[in-house]
Formats: sequence, structure tokens, C-alpha cells
Amino acid sequence: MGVRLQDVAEHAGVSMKTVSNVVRNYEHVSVATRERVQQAIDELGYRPNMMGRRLATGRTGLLALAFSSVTVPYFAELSRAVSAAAGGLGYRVLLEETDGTLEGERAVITSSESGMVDGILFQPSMMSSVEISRHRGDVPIVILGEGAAPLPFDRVMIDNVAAAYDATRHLLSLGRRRIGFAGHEPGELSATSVQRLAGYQQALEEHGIRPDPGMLFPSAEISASGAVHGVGSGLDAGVRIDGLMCRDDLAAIGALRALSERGFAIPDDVAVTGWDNIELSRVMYPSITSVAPDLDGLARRAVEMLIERMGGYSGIGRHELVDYELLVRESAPAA
Amino acid sequence: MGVRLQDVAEHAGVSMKTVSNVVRNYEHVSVATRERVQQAIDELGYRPNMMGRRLATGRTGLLALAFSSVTVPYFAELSRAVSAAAGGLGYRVLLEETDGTLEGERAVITSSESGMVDGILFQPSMMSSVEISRHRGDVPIVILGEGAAPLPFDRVMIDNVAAAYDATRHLLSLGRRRIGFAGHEPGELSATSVQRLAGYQQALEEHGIRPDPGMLFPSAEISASGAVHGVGSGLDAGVRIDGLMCRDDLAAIGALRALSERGFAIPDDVAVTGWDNIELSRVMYPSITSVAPDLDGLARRAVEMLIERMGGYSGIGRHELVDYELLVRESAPAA
DNA sequence: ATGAAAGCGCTAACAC
DNA sequence: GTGTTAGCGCTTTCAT
Repeated sequence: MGVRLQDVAEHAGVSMKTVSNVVRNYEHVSVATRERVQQAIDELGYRPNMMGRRLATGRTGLLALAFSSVTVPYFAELSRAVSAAAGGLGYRVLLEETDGTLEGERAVITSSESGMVDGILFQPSMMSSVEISRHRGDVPIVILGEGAAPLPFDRVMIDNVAAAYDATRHLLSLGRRRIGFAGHEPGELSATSVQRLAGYQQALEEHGIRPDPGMLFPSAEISASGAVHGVGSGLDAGVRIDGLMCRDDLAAIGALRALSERGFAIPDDVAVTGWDNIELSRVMYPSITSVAPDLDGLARRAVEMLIERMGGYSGIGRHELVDYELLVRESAPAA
Repeated sequence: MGVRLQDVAEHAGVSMKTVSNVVRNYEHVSVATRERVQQAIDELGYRPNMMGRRLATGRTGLLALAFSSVTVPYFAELSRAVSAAAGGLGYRVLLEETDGTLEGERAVITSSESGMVDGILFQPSMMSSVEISRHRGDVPIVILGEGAAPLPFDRVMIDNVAAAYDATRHLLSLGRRRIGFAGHEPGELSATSVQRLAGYQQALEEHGIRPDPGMLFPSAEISASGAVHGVGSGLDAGVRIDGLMCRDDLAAIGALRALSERGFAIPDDVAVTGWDNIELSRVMYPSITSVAPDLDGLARRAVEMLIERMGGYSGIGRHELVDYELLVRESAPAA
């Protein structure tokens, strides 16, 4: 294999300990020794072996970020934010995809116990709080998003009910009254959908509008094409709306297509809002008015809390909210 | 820390070796012993420690997949394909983002030498062939895509010139004659842009059309919004086209916006093609005619070749092509 | 079929 | 300031 610490030590005529000290920038090393060792390192092209170090120290410098799929733009953008936040604190990020299945989520939790990572940032979609909390590993977990979160765990999210309320109010301020909701699950609702629907409903009721179950357009799958069909079949069944709040930007993109295909003008006939502020929401035509979570803030707090846990902090679960903002764009412009 | 092999051995009243044999499904273990050990494993909740194993075996079971950014939909979809292919062969995939910078790419190559992964799938964008080939580590590398690829390395890609030729021919078959190209770099071209432009040019010339440099719409950045500006400013400068071949689907999405904003109907006024067949290309309105690489085939071959290299194969670099297909959709429908 | 013991590459007491 | 040495958890000859 490659060059070992031992080899460098011999080459420089010092002990392994000294080389190790140099490699890890330990301060109490004489300048002369340091130089000599560094030269040996360069000459031999020595690279420390992470596995050996891990075994000796008990830590890997790796955090896992687990979510359903990296092909969901929001998660891809979340990855960048988390990588940046973690990188700034000396950690690298290992992406784990769960496929949004129970088995996938369980596999992530289980494999985390194999010592590959020092901590996990987990955005659950299927696992229940009780099941997550059964995880009694020594690897700390911080929950991302509004999914199940056992009380003892830290969690970071935005206030989904409030943001959904704001988005719906925006649609109401445009004079829209027949406001639908699109993109939620057809059967049992995810926590995400529950909260966003709650904010939507609250805003309508405050305006004296009784939410109409007929104006709910579920998606067979949580994706853009799912929304194309969900919204499309509702429209074909004769449902008429003048506003549409979508569970996420992907659903909004699908809704845009379903509406356009049928000749509805956006925003004139139907004003549409999305959620997540993914990059493409700015490029769509029309661009999409969207709830924009403070992704950097979310990532930063999540990583900070995780590192505190890894450091031994064992206080009660902290549930923190980060900011969000309604970005008003063409699909539902200012009044 | 957690439960060790040692603990299981004591609990079951056998040696570590025997437990190890059971864990790794070694066949020569008596049924009785196996059962007893398995029970001890279950009772204690033992999970093998990957790091210890790695140190002892010299392998991690991890492959790195390196590309510029996971927020590029094509790379996200590539990740899925690679994960699936690798998973089937007993490997997990570690995603490495290079940010499309030289430092980022160098960091990936360098850190690979720290023993974290057994092999690397690398889609270069900046590093030159000579620099890549200077990598004399013991970690095998397989190159993905049409970027720089030193001869001694294996590489998998689709025939970019041929695919670009096909896409342009499709536009020509629609009767379009003023066909532009959008989304390439404004300055020095990437290998990707070079090849796609070559196929585009070839098709035009074969049709007796002299490629017009004025119909080239570079993007300040390789992204959808880059294309919005690139195509937009060309249009505003008075360039008129009836067909547009885009370097990738993101550029096509940007072009769609730039054209629509200015009142051009797609495909009637301008027929547009993309590249990569990302999920959203099917959902756009109009949906995007796109060059669809056989992603699964590409991922499978790449992983297979990498594993062969990891297994010690040291033949000359194999440069393989996988299939592609022009998916005809609304933005440039069949004639 | 199972056990004993020697490492894999590195770190961390503990000496000096 | 630097060297010695004992592990970290696991695999793996080599015996038995």
C-alpha cells in the first residue's frame, strides 16, 4: 500500500509520535524537527490514513445527511447548504438516500451504528417519532424539517403553518377566493402536508371562506409529474379555481403545466404559489412565487446542534425555527 | 462505545474468529455454533465496526462519485443510477462535489488517497488530462463523460458529436434553417461544448448551411438562468432563429423562458432541443425534446470497470460508448 | 470446525 | 520536545 507514518518517521529519523504531532499541527514541536519531518512527508508523498486515525480516535469527521432522494431539488440545495456549514466546522458530509421508504430510513439509522459517521442530520418522511426514538445508538441525530421528531431530539425547521398562512393570505390579497391546494398525498398525509394545509385552511377561514375539499388536488406521487396529473384531472372534472397554493415548487411546476395545457393564464386566471424557492422557480415562465426557507440558517443551526450533541451535550431536545420569506414572483405577483 | 466482536465471543463462549466467521457468512461453521453466535449477536445488538474492518482488510466498500454539484439535475440523476449500480455489486457511494473548480477537483483526487474510498468515478470539468494522469495513487479512477480523460484511464460516455448531429438533423427535418446553439461557455469551451458544437456544425454543413457565429448564444454561467440572459440578449440584439439546440436541458429551460418572454411561440416560431433528459424536461410546458443518455447503462459500465480496476486489472484504458436516444417531445415535435 | 495471536495505521498516555 | 508502548475493532494466517 502507500506510505505509512512509520515510513516517514524512519525517513526523518524521528519517532512516529513526532511525525503524528507534525501532521496534526501539535504546537510543541521544534521548528527544526517540524521542517525535517515536513520534508520527509513531502518527499514520500505521505497521506494520513483516515481509517487508522478513526480507529484510534473514535471519530471520522463525517456527518451523514439523510433524506429521500437527491433528485428532489430542495434536497440537492439543502446538501450544498449543509456541506458548506459542515465544511466550515471541519466536517465533511456523506449523503444518504432513503428513497422515502421505511426500509431506506431504517437502513440509514442502522448503518450509522457501524461507525462510519459521527452524527446524522435526518429528514424523515416515513418513520414515526416512536421508531426514531427507539434508536439508542451512540451516534447523535438532529432532525430536519417538519416530519416526525421525538421530543428528546433536536430539530430545525421553519414554521410551516405560518408560512402556508402567509402564502394563502397573499393569494387572498390578490382578490382570489376560489383557492385550491395541490401536491399533498392522496392517502395518509405527511406531516409536511398536514401543516401546510392547516395554514392554508386557517387563512381561508379567517377570511370567511369555507375550505372546499373539492379544491384539494392530491398527487399520486410527490413530484412534478404527479402534480400534472393531480391538478389536471381535477380541472378536467370541472373544478374551477382562481388561486392555487402548492405544497412545493415541484408541484407548482406541475400545476403550471396542467393549467397552461388547458388554456388557463397564470396569474390572470389562476395565481399560483410554490414552496422551497428552488433555483428553477426563478427561471420558470412565469417565475414562481415561493416560500423561501432560510436554508443557510437552517443548515448552520442543524450542524451546530449536531456538533454540540457529538461533543456530549445531552440536554432536552431543542426544537428551533428558522426564518422564511415569501418571495413574490410572476405566478402570483404583488397586488 | 458499542458492542465489540470480543463481547459477542465471550457472550457466546467462542473465539473472536468464530464470531467473525458468522458475521461474514463464512460457510464452514457448524449450524449449532452459528445459531448460538447469532443469538448472542442479536441479544447484544452487535454491529460490525466498518473502520476496524477497513483497517484489517484494506477496503472500505465505498466508491466516490465526483462531479461539480449535486444541484445540477443531471448529476443528481446520475447519482441515483450510480448508487443503484454500485449497490447491486455490494458498494455504497460517497458523493463528492467539486464546485466545478480546479481546487475542488484536486481536493477530491487528493483526499481519495486517504483511504476513504476504494475507487473513484470522476466527471472532470476543469482538470486537464495531464494533471489527472499525474495522479499516481493506488486508488483507481474511471472517468465519466466527455471531459478530459488521460489515455491510460477507463472512461464511459455517449457519442456527443453523433448525438448533437442527430438533434440538429431533427431540427432540420422540421424545416428549420436558422438554427442556433445555446448554453456553451463564453470563453474557453469545455470538452462537452466543443463536441456538441461539432455535431451541430456538421449537420448544418451537410445541409448546405453555413453555421452563423451570430446564432451562438453563450451563457455566462452554465445554468438555466445563465441561458435566460444569454439567449435573451441575443434576441434583444435582433438575432432571429427558428430552431435552437441547447447544450443541456437547463439551458433549454432558460431558453424557453427567454423566448416566451419575448413572445416567440415554441415550437411554432422556434423549435428547441435539450440534452440529458432530466425529469423536468418532461414536465415543462412545452415539454423538451432531449438527448437521453442511457444513464443506467453508463452507470453500470462505469462501476463494473472501476471494480475490475480495483480488482487489479491493469490493461490499457478502455474508452466505451453507451447508447443515447433523441426523445422527441413538444418543444421540437416530429415533423 | 474452531482457537491463538499477529498485525492493519494511527493516536494518546506516559515516560524521559 | 521527543520517544515508547499499548491499544482502537477487526481479519487472517497458521495451528489444532
